[in-house]
This record gives sequence, structure tokens and C-alpha cells, in this order.
Amino acid sequence: MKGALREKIASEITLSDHPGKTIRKWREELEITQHDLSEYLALSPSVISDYESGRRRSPGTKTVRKIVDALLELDKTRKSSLYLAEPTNLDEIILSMRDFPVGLSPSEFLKKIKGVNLSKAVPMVRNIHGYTVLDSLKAITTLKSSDYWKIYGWSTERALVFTGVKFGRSPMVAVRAHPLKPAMVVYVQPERIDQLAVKLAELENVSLVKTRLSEREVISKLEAL
Amino acid sequence: MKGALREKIASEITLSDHPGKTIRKWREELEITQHDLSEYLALSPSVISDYESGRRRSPGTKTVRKIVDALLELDKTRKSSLYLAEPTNLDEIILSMRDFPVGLSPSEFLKKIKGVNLSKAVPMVRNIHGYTVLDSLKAITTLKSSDYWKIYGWSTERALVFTGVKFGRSPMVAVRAHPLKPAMVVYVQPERIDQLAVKLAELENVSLVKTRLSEREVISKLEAL
DNA sequence: TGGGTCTTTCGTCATAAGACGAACTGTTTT
DNA sequence: AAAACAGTTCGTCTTATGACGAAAGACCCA
Repeated sequence: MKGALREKIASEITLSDHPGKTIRKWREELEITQHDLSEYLALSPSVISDYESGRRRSPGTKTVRKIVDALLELDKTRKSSLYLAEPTNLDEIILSMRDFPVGLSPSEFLKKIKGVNLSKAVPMVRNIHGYTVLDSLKAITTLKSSDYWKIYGWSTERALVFTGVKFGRSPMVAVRAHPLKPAMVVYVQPERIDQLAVKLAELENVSLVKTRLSEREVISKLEAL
Repeated sequence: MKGALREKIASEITLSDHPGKTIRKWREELEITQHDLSEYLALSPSVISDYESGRRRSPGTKTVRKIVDALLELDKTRKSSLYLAEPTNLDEIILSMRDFPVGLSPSEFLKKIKGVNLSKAVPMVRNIHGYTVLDSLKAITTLKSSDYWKIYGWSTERALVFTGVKFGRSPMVAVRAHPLKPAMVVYVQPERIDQLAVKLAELENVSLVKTRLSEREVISKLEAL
């Protein structure tokens, strides 16, 4: 079926403190109006609004399911589907990618790649369950919004490792813009660090890390893990 | 937090046709009685029973969340936690493991590993989002129930590739016994194929496949993917 | 035979979900 | 300026959830 994304959205809604906000987040991410969603579900638009605003604060599983499926279905049947679009050639962008059987503590992970933490304000507590190494330039220029979620392998509790970073602003902007957030962002040999990047990382509660190892070294360290 | 497993259970309950059955499945998997669960939640045991039996057929997100968290919390605080136990040394068991950025069709996947489909009754429709190559003997002897879910990387829509298979009965029994199911099971150079294994695969709607490639060949083909 | 433990069934109740529609606020577009 | 579109608020209705507790089924094991 729609698989992983369907599960992701469903669990996010279900586990959220405010399910309605999460529904809204995804509806907006998929660029679907309340009206279209309610029409597809044969409901009045006010119903959707009531969910999103939180008047109904604990929607039943049946409701969540039909909303999730409606969102994905509406996305799919549209001219330019955002999340089921034809894949970009991800091989060129993703240099390496893996999920660990067991989570690593962030400090362990840091040590392995000789990383230095830049976001002091973010507590180093989120365990790392995998990583994706990306060519940052290619990622930013050729990755469609629809492809972003594919770099998350499956757990979003992972490190996104960007290579070819100049100041590190764009990658963090991309992370900020997208609804899925990694646990950690690593810059490989950045020229300088834009302070805005650090601020964004702190806002998003994402650990921002740099390493002086080269792309090749980082990948081999990671693959040896 | 409890992360991946928490999300998995939550989404499974939410997306299920019968949320109560899914709650029961996980409660039993974690070996928690209705009584203990209800006590932890300060509820009457009949409440749990009513959910599981389906009298309440669309529990709200708040309810699902507190049940999921209670299950994991009860598991954790127990003497012999099933799902948060200390990890076995998975490195020896997992020979290779990866998640694909994009799903592969089962037939594509089959071609890559020169696989032959053994479960004719199972439609080949579930896309493959990753794989885990396991030493079947070690897996069966040393893997604790608590570790099983870790071999799923994250998407369960993956191929479990077992090496060192004689008749292929045990691996399928293990799959049957465990609540998480892969999309495909691959046997690397099995001696013979137990017909029970085929039957179990069909019962579980899992594609069962064999390949005549060696362990080394399979791994290199997969890693080249 | 008879506990002990786990689970089910069910009557009952209060409250919230699930839905409608009408009226209203904002923002673009023509 | 007015239509068009997106979203909100709210009163109101029906039905289902979320909860209890008592009583009755299962099943194990001593």
C-alpha cells in the first residue's frame, strides 16, 4: 500500500499531543485544502476545521485512518503528486545510507566521525538509528520536496550527513522547511558555519555537528560501524 | 524516546481494521496481562477487554497513545524486559542490512538476486524497501524475541535473507511466531524446501523465494543495488 | 474438587466525538 | 468593490466512547 509514509503520518497524528495540528501539518504539506479534503470524505469543511483547531481533541482511529488515506489518495490522484511523484535519481544524491539494528548514543556517534557539536543549546539525547550521507549541492538543487522523506530510510531518528557544505545555511533551511526532522545534521568539512544555521538547528531541536574528516573518511567510518 | 517501536505499534493500531485485535496482539507479545495493563492505567480490566473485543471499535488517539506508552513502560520496568532488553551482539547475526530510498518491485528484486518464487499463492505485489541478510542458525539460536524487531531496520516491507538454510522450516516458523512480518523471505542455497515453510509463507502472505547464488554473491549483488 | 488467575459480557452513565449548517473573518483575484 | 476562495466559530443533534462494577466463563495446577 502507500506503506511507510502512511504509517508515519498515522503514528505522528496518534502520538501527538495535538492530533489536529499534525493533521493540518500534513494537509498543508500535501497542499490540500480543507475543502477538497472534506469533499473527498463527504464531510462539511467545518468538520476538518474542528479537528485541526482542536475542538475534537482525540479523534478515533477510524477517523485518523480515513483522513490519512484521503490525504494520500488526494495527493496521488492529482496532476503533480507531491509524495508519489516519479523518483528523482537518488543514487547520485545519496552517497551512503544505513539503518542500525540498535540505536547509538549521540556521543558515541560523534566520536566515530570525529564530530564537533555546534549546537550547544540542544541536549544530546536523541539516539541515532541510522544515517544518510548526501551531496548537499545536488540534494538542494535536484531533490523535490516529494523526495525528501525518502532520505529518511525509515527512522527519522538519524543523522543527515551533508558533504560539500560551504556555510551550511541551505541544508538547515531545507530541514526547517520540511516536516520530517532528523535527530542530527552533520556537515563534512564546511568552510565556515553560518550562525543562522546554528539558530535554526536549535529552533528545531536538531543537533548540528561538523567534522574535519573528508567525505571518503566519513563514509568509510560510518560503513565500518 | 521509545522511538521506532512506539511509532510502529501506534500506527498499526490506528490503521488496523480492528484496533482492539492489534492492541491485544502487542499486549500478548509483550506478555502483559489485561489486569496489569489496566492497573497501570488506573482502569478497570473490563475496559481493556472491551477495547480488545471490539465493543469500543474506534478508540481515540489519546487512548491509543496511553495504551502504547503503558505497554512499553510496563515492558521496560519489568525484570526481564522483552523489547528493551540489552542487545544481543547483532553484528554476528546480521551480515548485511540496508534500506532503499525507493521501493523496488518484487520482480525487480528477484531478478537482481536470481531468485525463484516458491510461494505461488502469494501475489507478488509488496514492494521491497530494504533487506536484512541473516545467518539463519545464529539468528535462531541467539536472537531473543526482543531483538527480532531490530532486524527490520525500519520498514517491515523488506526482504529477510536467510543464509545457511537446510530445509527452511525454522526461519518461517520464527516469522510466523513474531508479530512483525517481512514482505519477502529469501533462502540462500537451501538444501531442500520443507513444504510446511511454503504453507506458512502463504498463510502469512509473505513471498518465499530461494536463490542458488552463494551468500557472498547475494550480499555483493544486494550491496551493489 | 476447588481455588487462583485471566478474561469476557453486559447494564449503565456521563461526556466527548462526529457530524451539520449557518454565519463570520481573512485574503486573493477579477 | 465584489466575487471567490480558504478557513473559523458555534449551536445543536445523535451516537459512540470511555469508564465502572458485578457476574460469569475459561483455564491451570495442586
